[in-house]
Amino acid sequence: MPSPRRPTITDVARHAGVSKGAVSFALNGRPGVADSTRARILDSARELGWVPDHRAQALSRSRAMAMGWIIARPARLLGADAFFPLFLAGVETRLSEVGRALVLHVVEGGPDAEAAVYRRLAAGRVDGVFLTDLCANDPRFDLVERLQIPALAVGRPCDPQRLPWVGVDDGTGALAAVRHLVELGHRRIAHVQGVPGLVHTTSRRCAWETGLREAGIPLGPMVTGNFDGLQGAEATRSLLAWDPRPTAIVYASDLMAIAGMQVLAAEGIQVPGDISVVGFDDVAVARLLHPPLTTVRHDVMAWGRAAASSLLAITDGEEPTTGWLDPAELVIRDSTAPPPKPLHTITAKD
Amino acid sequence: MPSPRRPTITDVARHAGVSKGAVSFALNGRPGVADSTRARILDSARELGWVPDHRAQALSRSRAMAMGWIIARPARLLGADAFFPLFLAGVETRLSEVGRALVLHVVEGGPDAEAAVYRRLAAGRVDGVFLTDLCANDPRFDLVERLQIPALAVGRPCDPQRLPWVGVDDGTGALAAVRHLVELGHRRIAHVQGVPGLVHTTSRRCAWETGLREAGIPLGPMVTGNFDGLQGAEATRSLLAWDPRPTAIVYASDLMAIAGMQVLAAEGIQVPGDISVVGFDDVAVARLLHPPLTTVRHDVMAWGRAAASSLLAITDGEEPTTGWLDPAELVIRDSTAPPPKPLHTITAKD
DNA sequence: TTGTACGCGTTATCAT
DNA sequence: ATGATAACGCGTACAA
Repeated sequence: MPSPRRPTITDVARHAGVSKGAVSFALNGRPGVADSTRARILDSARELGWVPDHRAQALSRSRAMAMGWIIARPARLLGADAFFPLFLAGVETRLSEVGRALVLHVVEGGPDAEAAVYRRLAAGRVDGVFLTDLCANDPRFDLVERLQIPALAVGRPCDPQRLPWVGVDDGTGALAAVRHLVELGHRRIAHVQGVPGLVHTTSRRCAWETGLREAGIPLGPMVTGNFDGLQGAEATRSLLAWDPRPTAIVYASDLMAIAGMQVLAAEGIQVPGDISVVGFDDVAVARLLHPPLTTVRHDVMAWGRAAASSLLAITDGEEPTTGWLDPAELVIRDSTAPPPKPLHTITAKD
Repeated sequence: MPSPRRPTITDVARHAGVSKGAVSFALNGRPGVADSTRARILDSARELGWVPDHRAQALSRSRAMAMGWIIARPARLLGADAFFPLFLAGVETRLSEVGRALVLHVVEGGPDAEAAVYRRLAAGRVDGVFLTDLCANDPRFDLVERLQIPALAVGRPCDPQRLPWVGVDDGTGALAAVRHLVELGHRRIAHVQGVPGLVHTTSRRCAWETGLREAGIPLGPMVTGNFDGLQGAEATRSLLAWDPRPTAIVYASDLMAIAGMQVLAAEGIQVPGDISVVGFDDVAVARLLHPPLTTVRHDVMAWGRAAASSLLAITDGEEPTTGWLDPAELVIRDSTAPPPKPLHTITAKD
C-alpha cells in the first residue's frame, strides 16, 4: 500500500473548493477571507490532517524558525558542565512557546572549523545564534557581523556596545562569598580560577581581588583550574603547599570545589574546621555533599529563557532587552566557618 | 548601503556562463559536466562566496538534514541528568561529521503536548527521531509509526522487533556490582531503584534480584527514587530503619548514591566501614567524592554516536546496526568494602 | 477572492 | 557525452 502523500494546501484548496491563496490566508488567520469560507477551509484542513510543511514554510518565509547554539569545546566536557544543561533547558522552554527549535552544534576542531559551522548555520539553517563562553577579543563578533547573522552575547562582552547581550552578574555573588569569609575572620583567602580568557573567569577573579582589597587583606595565592574540574584537585594540592596555608579557598566552580574537598579529606584536613570552601554554580550535588557546599547560585535556566526572548526579539525586528538579570547570590551552607585558632600559624611564620 | 544579497546558483551560473542545472551538477560532483566547465563553475562559486541555502536544499531534496530529540521531562531536571549531556555530545559529534544538525525539544505538558511536538517535527523539520527514556508500552511507538517518521529506540524496547534500537546492557554492570558485594561478604544488600516504568529501572532492579538469587540470599529491601536524585536521601533514611540494617546499598544512579552518602555521613555511619555504597553512571564527580564512589560505568558518548549512526542509516535507506553495544562495567573504588563484623547484628536479631 | 510569480536548489526532459 | 530548459517541492504574497 502506497504511503499516502502528506496533504498540501493545494489539496485543502481543492477539497474546500477555493484557491491556494485563500487557504493560506485562512490558515494564517489573516483578513480578506469571508468567515464562512474560512470555516470551510479550516474544516477541510482538519479533515485532511493538514500540517504546514516546515521546509516550504521556511523557504517562502525566508526564516528557519530555529536558533543556533554552537559550542566550541571537546564534546566530552559537556558531561561536567553545570551551565550547559540548564541554559539549554531555559532556552528550549522559551523557544518551544513560539514554535521555534534549537539547533545545536558541538565543534572541536579549532577556530576554522567553528567558523565553518557558523557559515553553514547562517545559510538559512537558523535565524540567529547564541554566543556563549565569551572571551576577550572574541573573534565571533566579527564573524557574525560578516555573516550578517543576528547574534546575542550570553554574558557581558568586553565591548558591550557591539552586540545585544544578556548577562548574570557573577561578580556580585563572588564578592559576597569573599565578604562572607572575611566576616568569619578569614585573612588568607585563596582563589582557584576557571579557564583563562573567559569573561566570567576574569569577573570572578576580579571580585575576589576586590573583596580582599576592600578588607585590607593582601592578595592571597591564586591558581588556575580548567573546564572539567579535575584540575581542582591539583590546584588544591598546590595551595596546601603555601606557607602560611590559606584558611579558605574560593573556587570558580562547584566541580573544582568538590575535587578540592576530596583532596582535603584525603589529607585529613577538616572542612570547614581547618579550611573553608566556597564553590560556584550551586549544582544539584552541592547540597548533597558532606558538608553541604557553600556556593554562589545563579539562575541559569532563567538566563536561558531571557536569552531566548532577547534573541527572538532581535530576529523579529523588535528591540531586544539587553543587560543584567538578577545577580548571582551567595548560598551559605556548611562548608564555611571561622578559621581555626591561629596558634600554629604564628609558629609557622617564623 | 544595501546588504548584498547572498549569491544563488543563478548568480554562479551567470558568472560562469552556464545554466543553473549545470551548476547544480557541478557542485554536487555529479557526472555529465566537462572537467573544464566544472572547474570554471567551482571557481565562480568560490569567488562569489556561494554557500548552499539550507532551506532551498531541504525543500527540493525533501530532507531536513536534521534529527530530532524530544525530551519529555521538566526542563529543570536536565541539570541533574548524567545521561543527557553525554548522549547529546555523542550524537552531535556524529551528526556533525555528515553536516546534519540536532533539533532538540524539551516538552513538559504531558502526552498530548508531546505528540504535538512530534507532529511538528514530522512535518519536515527532521528526518528521524531518537526515542529515549523508553518505558513499557511506550505510546511513542504507535505515534512515530502513524506519523511515518523514522525512529530509533535508545535502549532495548520491550518489543525489540518493533523498531531498530541501540542499547547498552546495564544489567550486566548492575549484576557485577551485586556479585562484587556478595564476594565481599555482604548478605543484606538493598536497592534504591530509579523512576518506575522506565526500561532501565526494571533492568537494573532485575539484575539486583538475579544477583541475590544466584547467591541464595533472600531479596533485601527496595525503595524507589526519582529523577533528580534528591529522593535518594529519603530512600536511604527509610532503608536505615530496616532491622537488620542493610550492609550495602545499590543505587540506580550516582546522584541518588551521593544523596544517600550524605545522609549516612550525617548519621555518623561510615562508608564503606559500616555500609557499602554502589552508584550507577560514573558521573564526573563520582571519583571526586570522599570516599570515591564504586559505580557502574556505561560509555554514554559512544552510545550517542552509535545511535546517531544507526538513525542516519535508517534515514539514508541503509540497514541500521541494531542491538547491544559494550555492556556497562563495574568500576570499583573505595565506597565498597567487606561488611562490618556481625556482632551487634546477631544481637539485633533476637 | 483568484491567479500567479516567487524563494532556490534539484532533477527529469530534451537538444546539441 | 555535454549542457540548456523547465518542472518541481510547498507555502507566501502581490497583482488582478
